[in-house]
Amino acid sequence: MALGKRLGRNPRDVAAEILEAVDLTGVARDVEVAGPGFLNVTLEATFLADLAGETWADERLGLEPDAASQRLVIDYSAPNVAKEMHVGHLRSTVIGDALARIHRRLGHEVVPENHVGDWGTPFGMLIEHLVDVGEDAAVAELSVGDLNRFYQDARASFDASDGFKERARERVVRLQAGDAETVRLWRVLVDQSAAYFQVVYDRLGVLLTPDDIVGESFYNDALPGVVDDLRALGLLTLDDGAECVFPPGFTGRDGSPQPMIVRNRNGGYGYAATDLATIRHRVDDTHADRILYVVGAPQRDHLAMVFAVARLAGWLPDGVTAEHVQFGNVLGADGKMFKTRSGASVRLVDLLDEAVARAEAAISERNPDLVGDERAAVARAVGIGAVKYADLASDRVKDYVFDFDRMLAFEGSTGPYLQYAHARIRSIFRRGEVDPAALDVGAVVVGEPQERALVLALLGFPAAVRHAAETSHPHRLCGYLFDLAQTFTSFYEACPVLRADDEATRAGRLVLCDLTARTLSAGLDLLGIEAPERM
RNA sequence: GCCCUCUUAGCUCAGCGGAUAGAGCAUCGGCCUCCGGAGCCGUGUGCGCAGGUUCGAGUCCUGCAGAGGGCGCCA
Repeated sequence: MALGKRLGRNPRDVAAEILEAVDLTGVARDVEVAGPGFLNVTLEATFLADLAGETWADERLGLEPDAASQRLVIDYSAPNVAKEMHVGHLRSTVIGDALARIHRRLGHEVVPENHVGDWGTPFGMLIEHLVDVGEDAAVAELSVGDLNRFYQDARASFDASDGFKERARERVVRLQAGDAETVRLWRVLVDQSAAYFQVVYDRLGVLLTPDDIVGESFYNDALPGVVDDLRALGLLTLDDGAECVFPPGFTGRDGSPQPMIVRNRNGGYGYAATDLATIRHRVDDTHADRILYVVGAPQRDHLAMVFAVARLAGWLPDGVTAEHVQFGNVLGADGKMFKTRSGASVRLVDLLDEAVARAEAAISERNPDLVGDERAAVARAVGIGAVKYADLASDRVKDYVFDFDRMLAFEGSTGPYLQYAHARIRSIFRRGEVDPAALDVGAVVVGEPQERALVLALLGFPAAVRHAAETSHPHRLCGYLFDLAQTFTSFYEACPVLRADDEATRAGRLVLCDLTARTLSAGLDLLGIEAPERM
């Protein structure tokens, strides 16, 4: 029909001509023109069976790397030094991790960058607080992850004492001047925080490592150059004492041009300057072909302006794309921003602990045979998987409601449902004492409608992954996996496997079972979710 | 005031310009001595409102309403 439009002809006539011209012997049993110009193709059972066999024999499950390998910088997670990781960091971390895995799988070189907040005026206050409580005590506090308390105590001192306030101000100046002792103390905060972040990342099962941290401070030395070069390009305007760029097309209050302040009237550099320096670094030094910013929706205007200015300045050439992979808020049951009852932000580790505890309770009840370390490991996989899947499964642009009961349900589009579907298939092989490796490529037979439906679903894996990658929408992959699991369940209901009527049928169905399990496992892995063998 | 995002079934959500808009949960009704019932099959209800573009609009455009967010020296 798209072709008909391009040719300016009746879609049905075009379809009929195509039907005449193609020879689908061995591929399709039947092709017919339908509706406004669809071609309904009924594939030959043997053709489908062969494809299923080939896919089963393929390590990559039919998913070929993209023709042209790109270098992608993915900017995600970005917690703040000496501040607790909370639900606000969940989405960026989980979505960024999934995108990193997906693009790697497609053969691209992924450079994860964790743009942690390790610079700015709060560090005067934080360092003075560090001095007050003593280095050892501070390290002890930070290393156990009590970042909230550290930050809040510092804040309290700052608010309560003018003397402290003054010390904090002076400390910022010394930090910016590169005073050795101050920088050393700052480094203590950064290192302790990084160690804590890693504990959270490991628990969450994301691939980020300390090596991926490229904090704001990394760009300090590049900031004067950003301003100088903008000035040399004639893009800089002095406005009310601040050095600004006014990119065309951006308006603020009252429809007046919207400034992007790169340097404030006190000579300090804003985060816009840092973001521009970051782009230059990613293009000039990292040689990125594509840059993804996995950052919340509120930053939309800011990032659009940064990209626009970077284009104006020529720092973001035509061949390089910068995309804002925006996402909505995590909401509580009341439909408002997810907070604790007292109104504080929820610590990410607390959230994960509760998910794992709930998962363990559910597993203990349902499968009492699972005990000890294995039960703990499965509970971790299920609890964390539930949280991650819930975050990835709906369109990231929208807000979603955080609900333990729903995300940990074994019914519906949830992590546990998919993990269970996988474990259940694996159990077929244990029960039947069948080694999947010993199966035969040519065994698949497509007879029953449920077998046909399952094979068609299995063959859709590569397209689902590609689609998720192209649009930076992991929820497309979630939807695919859920559909696959449901299709499998219908198949399994209608088609006996271990008790199949004859050996040939049994062998063919076992191949489909194994292929399904591997596809589910691979798909979950691309989402950063484990697929336990039993649960 | 300007700008952005969102609004699909009772609830939570899919839906990529194409056919009669789909899932899950909940409801109701069936099935199966079932290889893990955490199942299968069926059942009813819906695109916020009004225009426009198109052979064709939940999808694109405009306006309106509601919700959330952003808009000069924090990041």
